Amino acid sequence: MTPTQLRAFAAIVRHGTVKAAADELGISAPAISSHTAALRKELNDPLYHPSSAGLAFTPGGLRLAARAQELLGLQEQTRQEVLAASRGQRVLRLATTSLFAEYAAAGLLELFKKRANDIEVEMSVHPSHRAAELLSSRQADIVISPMSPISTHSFRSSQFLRYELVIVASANHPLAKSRGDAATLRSQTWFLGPSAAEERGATARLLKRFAVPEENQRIFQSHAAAISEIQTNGGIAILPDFRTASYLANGSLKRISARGTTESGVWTATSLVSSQTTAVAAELMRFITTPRATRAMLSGSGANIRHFRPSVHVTLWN
Amino acid sequence: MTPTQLRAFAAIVRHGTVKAAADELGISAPAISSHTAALRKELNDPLYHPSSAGLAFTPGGLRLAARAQELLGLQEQTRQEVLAASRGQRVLRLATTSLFAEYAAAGLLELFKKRANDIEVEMSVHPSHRAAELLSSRQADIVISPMSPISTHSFRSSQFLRYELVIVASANHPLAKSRGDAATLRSQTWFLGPSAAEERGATARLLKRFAVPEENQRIFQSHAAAISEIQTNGGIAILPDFRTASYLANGSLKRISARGTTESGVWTATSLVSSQTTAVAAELMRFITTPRATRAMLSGSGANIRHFRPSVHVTLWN
DNA sequence: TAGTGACTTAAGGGATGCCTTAAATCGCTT
DNA sequence: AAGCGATTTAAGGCATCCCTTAAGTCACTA
Repeated sequence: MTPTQLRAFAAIVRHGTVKAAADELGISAPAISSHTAALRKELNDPLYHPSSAGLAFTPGGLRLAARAQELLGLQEQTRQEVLAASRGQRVLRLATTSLFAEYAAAGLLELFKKRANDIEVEMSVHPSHRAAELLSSRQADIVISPMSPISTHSFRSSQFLRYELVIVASANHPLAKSRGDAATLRSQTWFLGPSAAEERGATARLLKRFAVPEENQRIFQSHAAAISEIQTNGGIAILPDFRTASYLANGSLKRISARGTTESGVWTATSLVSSQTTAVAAELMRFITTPRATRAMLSGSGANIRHFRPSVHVTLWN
Repeated sequence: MTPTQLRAFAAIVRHGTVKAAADELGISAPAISSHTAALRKELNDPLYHPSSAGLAFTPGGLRLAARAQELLGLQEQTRQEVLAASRGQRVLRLATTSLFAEYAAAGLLELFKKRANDIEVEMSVHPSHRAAELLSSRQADIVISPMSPISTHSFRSSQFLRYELVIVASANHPLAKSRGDAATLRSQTWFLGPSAAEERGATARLLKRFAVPEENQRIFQSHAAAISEIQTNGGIAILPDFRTASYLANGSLKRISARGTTESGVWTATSLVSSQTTAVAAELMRFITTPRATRAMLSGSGANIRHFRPSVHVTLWN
């Protein structure tokens, strides 16, 4: 599966005929065909075959079509990024869990960018158990996750924000008035954000503690969407405490505070030791513990529209 | 930039020394080094150099480190997907705009999956101007976007849901009582979702109509997050009309209905003509216009937790 | 039934890739 | 200043890649 082979196959997909693909790439049709032959052999799939209405792709061929484009695009992007880097473009690659990404990242990064305006920040969301792997394979410069600091000589951690997950319901929810017991909570519909999909996170611990059956768990693309649903559809949701103040103040949500309804965590930033990491990453590691940074994270003011770039977002149902 | 070269470089990154990388791959150190030399030449960047504390990577080398892993991972994933496809795993690759993805996709896909439980759905979010390209390069089986149906003999479109974007404010917002004029609206802080980042979308048209200055636009990771902010921080937001009912009913939001405060659109599903597309895609094209599907999209009930897989999410600030 | 167009296979030559061993370079230590 | 460890360069052999032309296969058509 070399770039040359993928380019040939992608050209076939684009044009629908082998000959047109050969013309585009400036080589002969048999050359194209031999590339596909190599792919067919490696992947053990015929990929496509001639039919009366042009080429008919197999399911495997269609999968490869999509990924081939993606692989080639990623390769080209890599080329440009390396070029930009050698011209002095500084980049910070931040990996976080979904809860931090949604509630705290924007404020932090907006402020951080003001200190050095040429920095480009790339944030990606991952389950927290990948933290060590992401750092040591250099896929991220900094990982922010709610885990205890990794104790190795190759990593450096600092805890910077303690938070609690609390359970909330809309103001007119029956549970908002009576203190709910475990059985009642279990029978509620829980409206959850992406963090619930992480098996070992704080959200999962809460769900497990109350033994909430799966059919009572509804998951949404964002935590905000889940909160929005309970205000109209009933049910309960999970929210970090520092985000509850305004809801409680204007009376749109009530906190449910039965036994065991909170779960606390500490967001921790981890990077490689300073000799192995970038200057920008070291700077964020210092900055993240300052009071200004804490305020920015808690305020959650969104991002300037010029700074925000559309995100790639893939969701699988299966 | 062949897979072999990337594997060699990735191994160097993982282990921190050339020798260890050579051992892992079972080849000699000079072999590793020659792969690096090829990458250095192609990318015109030294990538790394020896230093007292192990290898020191250049900025370009660090970029390549991340992408090399990603490229190899994507390649491996491709292999497995093609294998799964040839074993009969059916896949639907759906590309949508961010607004549809957030508000309507989950309901639609949950229902669709019930009809054929083995289908795997992969949804990705893209700007709507990429629709034609995504389809003809086979990166998506179906594109859902608010555009007029593409009139070509190679595509097939069907409009299935008309919606209006309306402007809302929290119930205690001053504008909720008086009818706002354009100047007042312009001076508000607008809390926006990812759809605002798309230059030619309905949201952008609204913003342009009122000539909202950029410093008054705050963008959030999700539309729900933006709505949640106006309920506590003031300001105004944009919401599709079919999502307003419950907010208006419980009094948490008010609609602002001055001149020009709505913008309508029609969500349209487009696929290749039926001879060129997959059976699953053709099935969704039929299904999406049914009343049941419409109800499912409008209800927005979230997804079953077993069906939801964590999403890859990359956001750039620059 | 022969012809046509399109894809694939076959055969061959030139280039490149990949790995090995041996030698050279470089930085650090003693 | 010599020694040492690690990386890189050099040289060479073998395999593979990549492209070409020519021939083969297959479906459709006149």
